[in-house]
Amino acid sequence: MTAGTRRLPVGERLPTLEDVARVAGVSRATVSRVINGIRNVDPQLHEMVWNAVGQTGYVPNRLARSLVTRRTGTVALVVSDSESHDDDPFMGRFFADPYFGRVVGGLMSVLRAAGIQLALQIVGTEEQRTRLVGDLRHGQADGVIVLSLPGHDPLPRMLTDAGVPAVMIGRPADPVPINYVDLANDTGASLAADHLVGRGCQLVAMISGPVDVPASNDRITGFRRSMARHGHAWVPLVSGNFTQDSGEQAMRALLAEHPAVDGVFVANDLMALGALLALRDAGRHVPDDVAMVGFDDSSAAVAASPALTTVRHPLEDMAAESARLLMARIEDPTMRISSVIYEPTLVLRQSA
Amino acid sequence: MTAGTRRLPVGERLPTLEDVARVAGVSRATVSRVINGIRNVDPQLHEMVWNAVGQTGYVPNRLARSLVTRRTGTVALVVSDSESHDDDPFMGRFFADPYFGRVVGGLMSVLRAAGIQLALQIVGTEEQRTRLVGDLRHGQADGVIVLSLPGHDPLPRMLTDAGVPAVMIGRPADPVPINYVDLANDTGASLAADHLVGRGCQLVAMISGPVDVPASNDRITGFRRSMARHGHAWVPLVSGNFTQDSGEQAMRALLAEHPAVDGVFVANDLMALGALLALRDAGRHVPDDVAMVGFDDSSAAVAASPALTTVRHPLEDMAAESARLLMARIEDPTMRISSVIYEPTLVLRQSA
DNA sequence: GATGACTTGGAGAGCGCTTTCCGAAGTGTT
DNA sequence: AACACTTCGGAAAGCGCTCTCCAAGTCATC
Repeated sequence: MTAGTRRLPVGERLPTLEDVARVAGVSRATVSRVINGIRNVDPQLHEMVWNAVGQTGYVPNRLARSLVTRRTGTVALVVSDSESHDDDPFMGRFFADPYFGRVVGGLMSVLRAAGIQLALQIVGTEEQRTRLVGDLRHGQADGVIVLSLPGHDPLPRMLTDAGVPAVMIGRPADPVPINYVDLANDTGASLAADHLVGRGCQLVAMISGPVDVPASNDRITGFRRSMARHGHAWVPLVSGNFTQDSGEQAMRALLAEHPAVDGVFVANDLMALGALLALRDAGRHVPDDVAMVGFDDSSAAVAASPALTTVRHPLEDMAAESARLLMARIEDPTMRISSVIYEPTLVLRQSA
Repeated sequence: MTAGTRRLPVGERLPTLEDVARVAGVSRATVSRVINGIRNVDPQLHEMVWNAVGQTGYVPNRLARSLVTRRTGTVALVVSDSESHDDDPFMGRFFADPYFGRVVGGLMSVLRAAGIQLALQIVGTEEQRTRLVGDLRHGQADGVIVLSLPGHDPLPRMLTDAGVPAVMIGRPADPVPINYVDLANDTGASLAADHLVGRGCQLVAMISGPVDVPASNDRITGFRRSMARHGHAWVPLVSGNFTQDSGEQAMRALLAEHPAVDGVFVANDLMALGALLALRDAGRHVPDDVAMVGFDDSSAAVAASPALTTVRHPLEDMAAESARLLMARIEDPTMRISSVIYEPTLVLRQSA
């Protein structure tokens, strides 16, 4: 980074409040008032100021404004992964996953209307985390939406300690007094269990996500509990990492160990897609030989063949809600901490 | 937005440069120099300053710093859609599409290493566009990556006129002197044509994207030209909007009008997925009855059954390259305008 | 016509930082 | 010992904006 005349051709200087004030023949303060619509300014001056704004082509400098108001009109979306480092290929996968896009879409649907921009941040190392929290305390963003990845992440605690308005999507792994929006993952898993047992499956297995992700864990717990209630005290379980590949491998492993399996609950649709492939390779028909229930109801579910019966995860709505929650929290920092839990539903298609 | 003590409990004030200076017993200027590693400061003072930083827990305020340096360490990703308005459902679809995630992933892989954050902006209306450009001229972001959507978008021109460092992903619809990174879409389409004709298809059709998207247009042009060269002066063409649904409908329309179709080039994988469904419904086997080539080589391509033969679109690499290009341009504003065109390749799988 | 209540606009003090300009030391040469 | 040079650190002027004071003006009231 070298110094020097960087932006804009030399001599070209953007009009400032000062310039507008001069043109309008009033003081800086008055222009500021007019522009921010504060207090009753004489209608005549009011008009003169707007004329001057038009003449000069004035646009307020957000940075300067933020410095004094302590408001930036920005919300940070932080993807925190305590295990990942800078060139971790994991992140590539993460962005390609429909999960990310659905979250961003849901957030933007709310933020856009409020004129708030989303700043994407990835933090992996301890240093990045400290730095992020420092920046946030300085009001670099008005608040933050946290997307927590595998592992016990110290970030949620750091954020609450720093008093930064924050909302998590998916509950924190460790109990932390933080706002969050989550899905009743266990209920969703129960729905899958009930359905598989209900259609007469005898040996039902599960392909789960990584065990250190809370959402993944809840799905396992919910599924096991429900299966137990149906008289299946034990269920074969293989875990993957939410990618299609891992789903395929998990299914192969499952088939090898439990050839009689006739029902499987897969903890997300992407893995289910892979599992479907493995079953086809093995010559098993879905749903006749093996019934399958996925999780998420992502676009992959309809794209699959047979189309996946899956647990609907209203991620867009949840993201939108978390944005609203965050905005409310920013507006009123004394707001008490709350969480919103969404109830999943089962979407019936061909696979089970 | 009410006034008042917003951030942070009353009384808690973040340490400033001033505080550090006091603790270290030097002037603000010296602390600034030490922190930014400028000039040779006496090693002893140097250490004292860092100690003071540690003691106070000082973190520089990025906003204040940016105000004077005119550098923000932020790059804006603007999704510009001259036709969309605030509650356009189109945007939801857009984010859910793997395209978006792949771009973000590619950008972040470069930006993250440089410690630059990505600020997501969606602009639809004229007013938003003007405002964005105004903010950018003020240096709200150091530069911008533009993702252009359907239609002839005035944004690229506005950006170059304003002298804002910008790089487009996908060439602009109208000729504008702007840096861009694109794929040789026409070559990709040729690859598909050659392959379909090469395997002996007699009646080859195309399912295209919206005609007002440059990339989509290039694929049509390239395909037609190549088919013509193979003696097929005319190809049936139905256009969709890049969604799976539209692909399914397009395929149905195609089958109704040209029952003898035995080869089809689909302008993206998502639509190909839909087309595959339509073919299955119609009882046509892929690739035996109808051969299909997709475009993008997105995750959908492997997920499909049969897996799609498709034109590989190295979107992540392209996004990464555009980030590098932008960074170079920011560093050296006099850099001459250049574009990088990537060459697509054909990925052979089962569908053709 | 004096008093008080209210409205309106300006001066100016910051927000937290960088950076130019200078004076004060320190170094070396004649 | 006097000179020119270099190095280093401090004072202070901003970056562009908001917002608290405060003075002046307006109007109604007694």
